[in-house]
Amino acid sequence: MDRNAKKKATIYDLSVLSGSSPSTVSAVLNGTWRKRRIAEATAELIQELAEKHQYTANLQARGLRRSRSGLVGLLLPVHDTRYFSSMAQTFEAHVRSRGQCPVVVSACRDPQEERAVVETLLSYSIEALIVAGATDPDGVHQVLEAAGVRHVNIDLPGTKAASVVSDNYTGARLLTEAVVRRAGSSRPLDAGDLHLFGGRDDHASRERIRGFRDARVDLLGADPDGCITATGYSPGTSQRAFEAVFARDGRLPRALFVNSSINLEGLIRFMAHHPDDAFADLVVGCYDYDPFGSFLPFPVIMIRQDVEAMIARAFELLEEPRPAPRIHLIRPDLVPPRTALRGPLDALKDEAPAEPQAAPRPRAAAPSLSDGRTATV
Amino acid sequence: MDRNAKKKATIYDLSVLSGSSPSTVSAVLNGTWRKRRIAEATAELIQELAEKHQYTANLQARGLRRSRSGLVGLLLPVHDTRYFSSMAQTFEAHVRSRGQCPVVVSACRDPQEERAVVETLLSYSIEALIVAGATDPDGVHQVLEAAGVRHVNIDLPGTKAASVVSDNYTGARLLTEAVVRRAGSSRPLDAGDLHLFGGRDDHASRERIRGFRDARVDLLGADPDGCITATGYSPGTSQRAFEAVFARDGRLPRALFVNSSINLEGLIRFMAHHPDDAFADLVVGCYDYDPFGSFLPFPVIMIRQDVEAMIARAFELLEEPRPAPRIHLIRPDLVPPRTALRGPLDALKDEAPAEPQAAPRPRAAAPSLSDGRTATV
DNA sequence: TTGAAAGCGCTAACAA
DNA sequence: TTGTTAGCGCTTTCAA
Repeated sequence: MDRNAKKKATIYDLSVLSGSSPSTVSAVLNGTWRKRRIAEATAELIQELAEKHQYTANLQARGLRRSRSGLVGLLLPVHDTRYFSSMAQTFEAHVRSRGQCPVVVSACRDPQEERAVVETLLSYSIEALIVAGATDPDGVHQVLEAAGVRHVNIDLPGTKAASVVSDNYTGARLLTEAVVRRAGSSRPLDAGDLHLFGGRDDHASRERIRGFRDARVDLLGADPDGCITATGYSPGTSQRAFEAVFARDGRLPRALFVNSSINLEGLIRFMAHHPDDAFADLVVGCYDYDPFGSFLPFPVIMIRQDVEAMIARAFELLEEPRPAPRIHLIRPDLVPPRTALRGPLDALKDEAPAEPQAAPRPRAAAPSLSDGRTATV
Repeated sequence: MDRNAKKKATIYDLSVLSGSSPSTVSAVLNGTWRKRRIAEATAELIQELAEKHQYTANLQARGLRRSRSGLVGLLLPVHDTRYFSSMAQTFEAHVRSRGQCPVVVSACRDPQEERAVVETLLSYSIEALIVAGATDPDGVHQVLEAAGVRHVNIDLPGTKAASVVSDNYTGARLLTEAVVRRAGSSRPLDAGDLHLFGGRDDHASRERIRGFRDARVDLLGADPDGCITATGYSPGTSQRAFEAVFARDGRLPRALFVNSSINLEGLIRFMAHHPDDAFADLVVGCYDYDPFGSFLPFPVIMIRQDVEAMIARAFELLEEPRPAPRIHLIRPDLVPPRTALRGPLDALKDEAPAEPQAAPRPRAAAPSLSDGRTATV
């Protein structure tokens, strides 16, 4: 901690050094000095001094005084999914480009945790919050509203705040149609051959199920019961659901609608315990895109939610003074099997050589591992 | 923002309401009241009032006063990778369990951005920081050291602060051996059949290359030049590297050591443009684990870095008063093809039914989409 | 063009 | 057992 922390320089230090008052220093250092008509020379002097002494403003103090912090938050259900991690990646770029500081936190799909996390963020005077995939968006809304903090829901809508949501119904229809077409191309598909796995009682799942059923009726002429299994968003329960159906029928349904990439993880856990022929003529549709998931050894058709567009729209809504609590649908894309899409990482400049080149032979063994500073666990 | 924000209650409000002084209220509300020997009755009264008026402490003010904030940071290169997103997930759980507030930010592998981000975090008086995969850990160290903030490197080591690093040399040896064994089982493998792709001039890549070479010499008796291609951590450049080799040789090398899951994304981008027979007898080793990557249509052997152990060790080091700037190696695990490992998401309780069950038929179309509150893009 | 002074909400001596 | 007081570092009138 502060064993040897040279205390950070403050405006008072600079005030003494420069011979100006703290308020002048403050103005110079926070950019308001032009409109305060401070002499160019004074400003320059102070800026030099600041540079020299490595001054950086104490943002807590500033936040306290201004009662806003420059922080913009993103509340996620979980980090460890390509869908949500790409959301975090995209979100950060947006916030940075606006000169603010992104804060990403997750709340594990627990309504209580959601509210607690938001309270914490409020205590730090965040200025705006994007609430992604919240289990209880309206509960979260209530505490944000009381604090007067702008916010918008994304992924899962609430009824009290503006929401940006993927067009789950249409996406599910598209996906179902694609799966049916693909699975039916080899051998006619029966309505009972098509199962939906995953999701739970949230808006996205309901809409997807609705799209799934409508498409099934349209294409296969029936909508039998017992072909929809809610598993929640957990790889473990999803796996067990697949195991259960497999145990019952001796095989997996030929055509699968998997509600999210997390549920798709359940399917590969199932795969790990079964020989390849269990997947011989399997066709899978997965709501959510994962680049590696798209290249599994059986056809996986995916729906890519347009995260970039969703985040962009969310920020537009944050601008609006009083956005109506309605749902803004963003059209997702159907992704054929074996498709590698570009993601937010592609926007980053990598310092790798423009043309990949052969690596130079290292002069010797890496020093850091040969000088005895290492230990093993 | 504060269009209708009822200002948050402060200790002064409660002080008036309760008839106690602000300092008493403060003590009661931050838990130090027992040792300040405040009367049970007083405390209860104040707590009731706080509850009633929905008091929550202003953490910026507290942080300013105490010059520490309760914030613990994780600095990532990028979010959008299963490796780093699982790190974020694991990190958050740890910090939460310690009653502090996790803040995850990324800096795009840009040394300047890294320092800038850290400065920002410092301005918010973060109490500790885990610096993951930093391009310039020592630069970051310098600014943290000056501020007296505890920190440890993870994934990529620095020379000035303690570092927790996967045992890349051993991992790479293991991986190379496994790949050679597997690829050689069908048909004898030539040293030139084994290429390494990905990585750049950082500690991890150097160590992995070292392990790769040593293993190759041991097993195949030679270490030819031109079989190592640095591509940086970018799917795009990786893809181009594969294309280049393919164009040159008319095929991919039979055995591939891929330096990270990001580079593996480059391989699947390549796949997308080539027919299956380009991968007919391909064997891939990938340093990094991705659940879906493990189930690609050719054997992918992976190295799973033990993120849980790395994070745990990092927190232990943060506890130590003055940890030596040495490297702590954590042994990674070899993951055979088609393996689905449990991850941090499995630790979460999901509210899904314990036994997956058939979803109830929805009473009607989801209301939120049929009441005209929607729009499409 | 600049400075003095008050205060954001909280904590921590020190008094009482 | 409780209250008084002096800031933490910054912004922002208001006055000069």
